[in-house]
Formats: sequence, structure tokens, C-alpha cells
Amino acid sequence: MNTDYQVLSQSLKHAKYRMTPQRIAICKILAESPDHPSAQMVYDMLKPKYPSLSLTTVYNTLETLVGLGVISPRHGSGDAPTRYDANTTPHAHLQCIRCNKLRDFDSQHVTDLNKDVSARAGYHIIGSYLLYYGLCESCQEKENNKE
Amino acid sequence: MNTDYQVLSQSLKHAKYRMTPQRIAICKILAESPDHPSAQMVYDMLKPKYPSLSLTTVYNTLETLVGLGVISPRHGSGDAPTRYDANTTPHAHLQCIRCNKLRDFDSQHVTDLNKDVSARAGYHIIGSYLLYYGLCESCQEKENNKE
DNA sequence: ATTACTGCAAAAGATTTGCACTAGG
DNA sequence: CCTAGTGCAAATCTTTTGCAGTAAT
Repeated sequence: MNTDYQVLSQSLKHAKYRMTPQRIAICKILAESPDHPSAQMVYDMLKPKYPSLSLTTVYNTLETLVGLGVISPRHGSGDAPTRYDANTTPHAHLQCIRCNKLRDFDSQHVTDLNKDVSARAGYHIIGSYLLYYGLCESCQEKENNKE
Repeated sequence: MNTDYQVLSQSLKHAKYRMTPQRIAICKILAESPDHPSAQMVYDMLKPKYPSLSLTTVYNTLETLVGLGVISPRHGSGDAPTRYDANTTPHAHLQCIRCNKLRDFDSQHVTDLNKDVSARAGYHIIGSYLLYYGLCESCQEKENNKE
């Protein structure tokens, strides 16, 4: 489940950031989006309701929230833009290389791997990206129907 | 260990690609580079010896080798460019956010996670990126000396 | 009243594309 | 010879930056 709106907005307030309407709107969208939106996607969703909104502000706010540790950036396979995930518990992602959908995948082995890395790496680990890419079920069907 | 030069070049020949000097040189560099070079890094390493080489050709060749499944693209944390890895056995990566170094991390849990994803996801998995980012040992020391 | 935040435009960096020329088979 | 491959320049796409105006506290 995603971090909810209260946690996102409170983290801004607590860190003494100003509560602008743009930031509030972006926090709402992130909390409500199960599909890990990119900066552009956030912008497109909010633009109709906030016509003056700029993409720069979306980037600024997302970067701020990343800095507070309440959302995580995930860069997709290949050329796809960075997606932002309000679910900060450790989990892997599955991305479809056809329709670009991005979904979560929970597994005990993610936890095990994280522990192993922390224990053996000699790195001060700050975060991780665990991405598997391929064809989702509906794109596999389309593929089969074509050939 | 990296896939060696023979395997890379033979995969091109076997797939009926023409053996140009540029492709041969790029295969050699990939086989010999333990540091997972980016397209630009490959270009910089080869430019002195092949002054006419273009970055476009490097991108083309890397893309071809990715298509043949003998190297894997790995996009780093944040804004870092894509790195290409001639080690195609499943393993995780550790990237230092300070010096940008990228190294391998082998773990039984990677294998376990891969199996779990294949078994439960409903995706046709094509590949994966498993990246942990943080501070490497030498950058941790520099950090400590400063503060 | 301050000063952080926004929004625009321009810049930067990585990768892709169009196309004429070249060279591998 | 013939077409795949190369190399250049320009285009594209994402993200960053500089800066003047605006608004949150």
C-alpha cells in the first residue's frame, strides 16, 4: 500500500517546507496513484485542474520528497523516464516493455537479499532498485494473437 | 567473470552480422572491462586507436549485442548514463553515488528471487536490473575525514 | 516583510534518427 | 555488386538551471 497523503504532506510541514497548493496537489496524486507515475504523468494529471502548474515545480517537489525519504525514484528499463513510488517498503518491480506498466512484486527473497547486501557489501547502502522487465499478461496475449 | 571476446564476436558472426573493425574493437573492450563501461566510456577508450569511430556506432553495436543477449544494459542511480555489462549471469550491482563506481555482487538470494519472480509473476521475464546504491568504502572514509 | 517557491525559457546530457558515403560479404 | 554498417549533424527526450515575479509564513 502507498504512503498516504497525510504522511507525505506532514513530512513536508515537519521539515519546514512551505505548504503550497502545488505541493499539496502532488502529494495527493502520489498517494492515490498505484501506477508509480513519472514527473510528466503527474504534470499531465494535474494540469487540467491547475493550469498554471509547471513541470519544473513537479520535478522540484518530487526531488524534495525523495530527499525526505517518503517516495523513491525508480528508473525503468531502457529509455523510460524515472517513476516515483510512494511505497517505500522494500519490494521489486515488474515493468512491461510493451505497455510500460509498472507494478509491485513482494517476496521474502527481497528482504533476504537486502540483508545479505547490508551484511557483506562494505557499502553504506542508501537505497535499491529491483526491476524485472518483460511482457505483462495482456501484452503476451496481444503478441500471440498477432503471430 | 565477463563473457570473453570469442563469445561476443562469435555471436555476431553466427547471427550473420558483418565483422567490422569497429564491432571487433567494441567486443574486445567489453570483454576486458571489469567496470561495466557506458557508451561514452567505450567511445573514449577506442577513439585514440580508431580516430574515425563515431559514438553512433558504439550505440548501434551495444544495442545489437544487447539484442543478442550477450551483454546487458544497466542504468545507474539518478542521472547516470546506461552501463553495459558483459557478465550475463544473474547478479546484483552496487553503485557508489559519489565516485560512480559500479561493481558486482553475487548472492544466492538473487537466484532465489529470480526463481520466485518467474514462478509467480505472470510476466514473460526478459531480464532484470538489481541495483543497490550508496557509498563505497573509500568514499565513506573521505566522508568521515571531512566532517 | 522576508525569502522560499513557482514558472518560464534556455541549457545540458544521453540517446535516436535521417541520410549520404563506405566497405564487408 | 549490393546492402548493411558507418559517421556526421540535427532532432528528441528527460531533467536541470538561471532568473524575475509571486506568494507562504
